[in-house]
Amino acid sequence: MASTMKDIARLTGLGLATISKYMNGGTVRPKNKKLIEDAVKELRFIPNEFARSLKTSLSRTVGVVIPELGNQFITSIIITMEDMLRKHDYAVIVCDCRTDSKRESEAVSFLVHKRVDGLINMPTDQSGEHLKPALEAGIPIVLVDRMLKPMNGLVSAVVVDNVDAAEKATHYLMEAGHEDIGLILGNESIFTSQKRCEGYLNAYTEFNIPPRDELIRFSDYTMEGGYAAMKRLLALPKRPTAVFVTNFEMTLGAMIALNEAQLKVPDDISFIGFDKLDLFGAIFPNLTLVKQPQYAIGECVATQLLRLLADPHAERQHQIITLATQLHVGGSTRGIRKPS
Amino acid sequence: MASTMKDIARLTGLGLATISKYMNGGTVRPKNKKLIEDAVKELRFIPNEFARSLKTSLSRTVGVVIPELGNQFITSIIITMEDMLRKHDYAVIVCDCRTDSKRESEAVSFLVHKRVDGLINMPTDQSGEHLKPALEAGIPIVLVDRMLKPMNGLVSAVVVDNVDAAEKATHYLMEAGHEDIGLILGNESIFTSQKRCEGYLNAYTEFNIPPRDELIRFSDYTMEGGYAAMKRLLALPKRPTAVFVTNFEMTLGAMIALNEAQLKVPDDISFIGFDKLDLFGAIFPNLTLVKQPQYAIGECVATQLLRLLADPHAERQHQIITLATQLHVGGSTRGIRKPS
DNA sequence: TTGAAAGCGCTAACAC
DNA sequence: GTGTTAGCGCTTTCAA
Repeated sequence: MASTMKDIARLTGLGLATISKYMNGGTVRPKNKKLIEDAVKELRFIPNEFARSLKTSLSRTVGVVIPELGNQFITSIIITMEDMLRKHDYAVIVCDCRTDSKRESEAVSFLVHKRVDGLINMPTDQSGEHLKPALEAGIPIVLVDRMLKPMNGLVSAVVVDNVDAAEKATHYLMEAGHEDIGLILGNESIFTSQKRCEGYLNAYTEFNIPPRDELIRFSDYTMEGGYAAMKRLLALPKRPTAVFVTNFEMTLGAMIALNEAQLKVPDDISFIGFDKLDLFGAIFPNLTLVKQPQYAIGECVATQLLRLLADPHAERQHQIITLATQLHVGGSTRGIRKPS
Repeated sequence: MASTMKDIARLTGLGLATISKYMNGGTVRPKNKKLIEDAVKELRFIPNEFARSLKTSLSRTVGVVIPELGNQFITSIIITMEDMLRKHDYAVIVCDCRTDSKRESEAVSFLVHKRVDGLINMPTDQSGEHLKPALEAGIPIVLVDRMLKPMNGLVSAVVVDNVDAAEKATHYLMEAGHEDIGLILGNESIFTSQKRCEGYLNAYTEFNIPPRDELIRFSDYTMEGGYAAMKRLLALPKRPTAVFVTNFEMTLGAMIALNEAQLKVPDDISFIGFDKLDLFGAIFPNLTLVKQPQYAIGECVATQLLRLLADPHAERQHQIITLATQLHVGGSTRGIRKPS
């Protein structure tokens, strides 16, 4: 049977309050401190979190609901977040909802029942309906990577400036003379796909060039998807002279398709990829990439949640934080002569 | 303020015990059942898990400690496990220890303090020392993918028959006449690398051919690692006629290296990869692969833990379960004429 | 089947 | 700084 604070009290002759205070970092006479520490060791005392939680109504646990675990952008964020939160003694319960709204709702409910102190969500559902139980329970929420309009003011969010990211990349290619730029996006219903598409179109508007619909391929943020989309682009009668791919997995798939087609980058086709500079550095060195600040995102999400957790419920200040991306210029694009 | 069972008692005029019984699936007079259900809805009652846990000493939470989250084999197992465990109302706390023994120890401690009911671990530390706190606390443990000899009898484990997997693949190549088979492994200190190396060498022994040391490349189970290892193999004065790569990420990296070197599979070189048949099916169709039963592993781990959780502490029956792999024969290998 | 009551192990208000 | 004490909201005897 595990020992309790009562046992420590008995062994040290001290009162429960003193021990509790010590356990929670309060000031205790040095003599007693030593006494308690010895007793803790002897009895192998581990504070009972259940009792503590019952008393404080705090689980020191946060829930994370994501669409897919097998995606490098998502896992990189989770790793950073988990690290930071654990340092603050929060456990992280991860729920993968497989990009399924129903599962997502269930996951949120589940976490509310588990009485998590906070919730982090990269939403699948567009309406935000799934978050209602958490909202009602007064659980602070931080959205990651995707904003939910109906939730404005009710939750915090950490997103990336996707419009700008895509605009910069497209702009860069257009300045080099490209007019037929293939764009490979995620699913059409996803926030980031829409924003990246918007940025791409902005650049076309800016250059006063009409975009070609068939160059815009909605895919699914997987390697297979990127591979297939690139093949389609290459099969076009009027093939693009440059391609911009908008996540890590699809970039990989697209590069493989290019490799297979024996097209040389940048001689045969210009290419801008996405994310994970270090990996591409090793395998496809010199790739021009849009780099999302993955580490900063995870850190920012954790910081935001920690802040909300520290605030009393009534005065929570929700914020939307937009992080900038960076266009890492490598050598995978080159200028083309404009048709004269 | 959240409502409690007391509120329900007041509203329905019933006793606490009746309500508790209903909540735990006991039999209650239909009239009262309706009464309670209505009250639950009206008060938006959510049982307080803290109080329940305090009373039962059960958290309905399991901890998972893994070396890296960004690895498809690991995430695929986690996804399956999490799914099954959540169906049984267990929350899953995932701790990534970045293949670092110290972090791994800390993670186990952390989870013990959080009073998880069970622990799942893909171990980084070879000694099993890190599991001691869990063992002492009487928390059942299931090891995944890697056995720890010193833990024999104290924990359950679900592993794959790695020796057989590697032997089968190597054997298959040798039967086709290959004698110079490149082998790309994970880190030398890792259980699975050792076993797969053993299987490879077994095949050489069987065919009575002396293995060439320089064909065996210990790497790190990453894409970059597979890519680099393959490049090294290709740079050898006497290049292998076939290559066997022993995880998903390295297979991907190795295939890219092959693509880049413009070597055609299987005409220029025979190739056997690892895992994730569906992905390779889409991008590198027809690849011959060793397929681990990823889904079955996750399922088996969850089942084992659930079984241990159901047993009273004293009578826990630990088992080591070894799952078979499958050699999926595609068209990425071909026979070679033996030098006559 | 139902109700009354004890108590899980901790925290925090209060008195000293 | 320390001790006493009253719960937090459940589950679970036990008696009815």
